[in-house]
Amino acid sequence: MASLTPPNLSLTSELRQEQFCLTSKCKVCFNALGPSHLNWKPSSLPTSTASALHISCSQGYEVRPTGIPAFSMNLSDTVSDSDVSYVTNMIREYTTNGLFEDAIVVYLEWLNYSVPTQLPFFPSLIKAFAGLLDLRTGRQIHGHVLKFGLFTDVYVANSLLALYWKCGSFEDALQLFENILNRDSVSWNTMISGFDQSMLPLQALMMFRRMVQELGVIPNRVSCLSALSSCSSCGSLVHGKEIHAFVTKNGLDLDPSLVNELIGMYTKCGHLRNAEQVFGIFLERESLSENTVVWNAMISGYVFNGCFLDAFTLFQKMLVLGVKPDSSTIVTVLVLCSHLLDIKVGRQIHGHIVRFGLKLDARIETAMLDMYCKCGEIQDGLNIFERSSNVNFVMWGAMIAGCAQNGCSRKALELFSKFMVEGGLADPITVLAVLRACSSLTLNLNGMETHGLTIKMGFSSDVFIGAALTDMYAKCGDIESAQRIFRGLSERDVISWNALVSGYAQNDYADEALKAFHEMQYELVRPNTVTFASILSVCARLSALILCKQIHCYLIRNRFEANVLLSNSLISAYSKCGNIKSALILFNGVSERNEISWNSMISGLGMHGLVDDMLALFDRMKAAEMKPDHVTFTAILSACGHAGRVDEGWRQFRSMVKDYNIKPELEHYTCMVDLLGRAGHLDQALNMILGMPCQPDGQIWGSLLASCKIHCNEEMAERAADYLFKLDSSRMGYQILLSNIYEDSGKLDNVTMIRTAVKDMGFKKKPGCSWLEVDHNLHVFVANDRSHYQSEQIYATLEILTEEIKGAGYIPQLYPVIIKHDEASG
DNA sequence: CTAGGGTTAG
Repeated sequence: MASLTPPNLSLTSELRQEQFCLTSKCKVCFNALGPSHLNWKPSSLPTSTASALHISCSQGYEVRPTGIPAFSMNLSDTVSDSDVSYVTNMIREYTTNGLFEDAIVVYLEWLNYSVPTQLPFFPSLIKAFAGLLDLRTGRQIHGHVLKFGLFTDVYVANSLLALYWKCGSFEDALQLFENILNRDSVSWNTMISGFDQSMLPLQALMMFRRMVQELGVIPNRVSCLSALSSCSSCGSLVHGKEIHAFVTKNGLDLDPSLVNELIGMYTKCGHLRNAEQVFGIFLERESLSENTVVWNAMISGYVFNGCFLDAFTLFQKMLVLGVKPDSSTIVTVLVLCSHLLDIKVGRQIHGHIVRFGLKLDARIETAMLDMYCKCGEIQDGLNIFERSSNVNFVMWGAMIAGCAQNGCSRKALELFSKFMVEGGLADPITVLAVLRACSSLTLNLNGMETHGLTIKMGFSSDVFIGAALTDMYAKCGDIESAQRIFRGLSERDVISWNALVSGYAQNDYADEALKAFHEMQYELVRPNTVTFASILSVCARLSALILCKQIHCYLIRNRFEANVLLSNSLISAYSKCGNIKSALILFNGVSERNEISWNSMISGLGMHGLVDDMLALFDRMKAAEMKPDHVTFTAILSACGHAGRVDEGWRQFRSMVKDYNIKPELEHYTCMVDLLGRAGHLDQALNMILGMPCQPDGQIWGSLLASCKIHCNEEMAERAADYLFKLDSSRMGYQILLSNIYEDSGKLDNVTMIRTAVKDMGFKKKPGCSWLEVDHNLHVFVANDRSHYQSEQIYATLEILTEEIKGAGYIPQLYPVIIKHDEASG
């Protein structure tokens, strides 16, 4: 073990509720208590002995819980046995009720009064010090122990041991332990469970081994419980089996707690069969077989291993046998329903909670709320949340995440802001959901605010948060911030790499995406389905057919080909790389197809101008009882437009509304305007824009303008341009387009005017550029560019080709070339 | 007197 940072050990249960601990991977831990809690006022009663020993404190509590008497020292000159027992009782009373400071005050008063000889209250007193969770103060009472010669008392020594574990110093505990000469089972068990609970399972197991080997004390049930728990933590089946054997040999296997811990150990090590065996033996003992907790352990063991049906079957068996479910069972089964997305059973459980005689608590409500949200029933989730009287920060988090997962990102952000206004403290899991909401809404500002929050709360460098921040910035288009966050991460897993890679891919940083893809593999992080989907989208964008094929091969070798997400990505990538044949082979060969598969294939065929094949596939889609959606129709209308299939386009457009009840959106109108315009029906196109229920954007006017150019309709072009430039006059491409239209009709004054205006605005057109890859070498071509080393041959070949095309009947349109000199100089 | 996990929530 390289570095052993002792975590903040168990806080009292009251504090624990306010403390945020993430899953094992997240190391974030912080105490959300205000500063007032341990704020000792200056002591009103420093005593000679006490001040000599540097201990002082005051009573921080004005109001004492009812039933606990106030302490008053009223002792005679000589200490009597009854005085000792009074003080002892008071210290114990205060300590067990969490009034640690009061207990210590009693001790300080006692010190003021008597030099101790016989101190039966020390174990309780040390417990009070342990309750303060402060190592420095804890060491002081250790000093008292040494000074008064009490260390030989094993009870006292064990109490100190527990104190050091509680204060988070396993070094002190270990040193102390080695100094105890008369170690008993409690000493050993305190060490084993200390290591175990501090997430140092190997040390715990080493302690257990030492305990077995050193003569004198035999491990008991407590030792085995802690040791088995450590086996679960580190997934050590070998040690677990050893301890199992030890348990059996020593006749401890009748102990229900141990049975439970054994089931837990085997299931967490992934050995369900051993767990089932232990459970089976347990079932045979009639005296135990109705122990609900053991049933719970086995059911949640199945859930832990993803064996949801087994878990459900066992739950049913439990009910049949009349074993009464408790609230833990219910929570587990609700989690099970959310995994199975089985809303029906979930609702039944909801209904049966009262019948089982159970009270709704925060855990049940949270699990139920989550179940409803995961099954898409967000309103039911909200109802639980709004009616609950047990709302805590976990439930808030569940509700916020539930909204974010169901596409109600705005509602998620609203809830979070309400949570914060009401004084809630942001914890990492909730913030994760909030960041996802920001990223899906591309709300950069809210995202930055949330980023600030993570810094303030001290979990900005957490792995999960880091990945979510990277993703959020990337989705909002701020790729520099995404990079900065990513490079600052101390640990990069596949999730954070995916955030970066997909961020590059979505923002058209194709080269960076590929670079990152290679870099992550160099760092031995294995790409997963999400990575490949991103990279395939990059392949499509770059038309990188070879890379596409390489990835396809990799996916086949690694048995990823059955994944729908990836087969869809491949179909789309092959289509966009121009290899429609491979796309079709893939599409026809896959075992699973969803709407996206059909849409990808349909739009692929459309892009390739294969309209009849596309329509045939569309019929197949309908025959397969797949529901066409707005994406399907966008692909179809766009293909009809490019192929000049006006009637077919109209037919599909009407059918979309009539047969499929899909409201046409801007994208569909744009396709129709394009289709009508290209075919020369400019009036119809204009009427379509003016008549549509949504706001026209620049693109749709631009499409009409382009059609006006094709059909030399200057008048309509002016109308379209008028609308277009009212929306956005800075679209230089469209300005040039309009000037070209004037050029065609010979209005050279207008041409000059536009060109000057464009120049005055300081715009420059980027020259068009194309490239191709031959044997891993990239060849780039710009208009009029002769820099390529083979350009002589290339242009010679071009000339030959042009002649051949002309021979086949092609008549080149020459007039738009006039602007060339302008561009070339720019 | 001291150690002391049976299972369970986002």
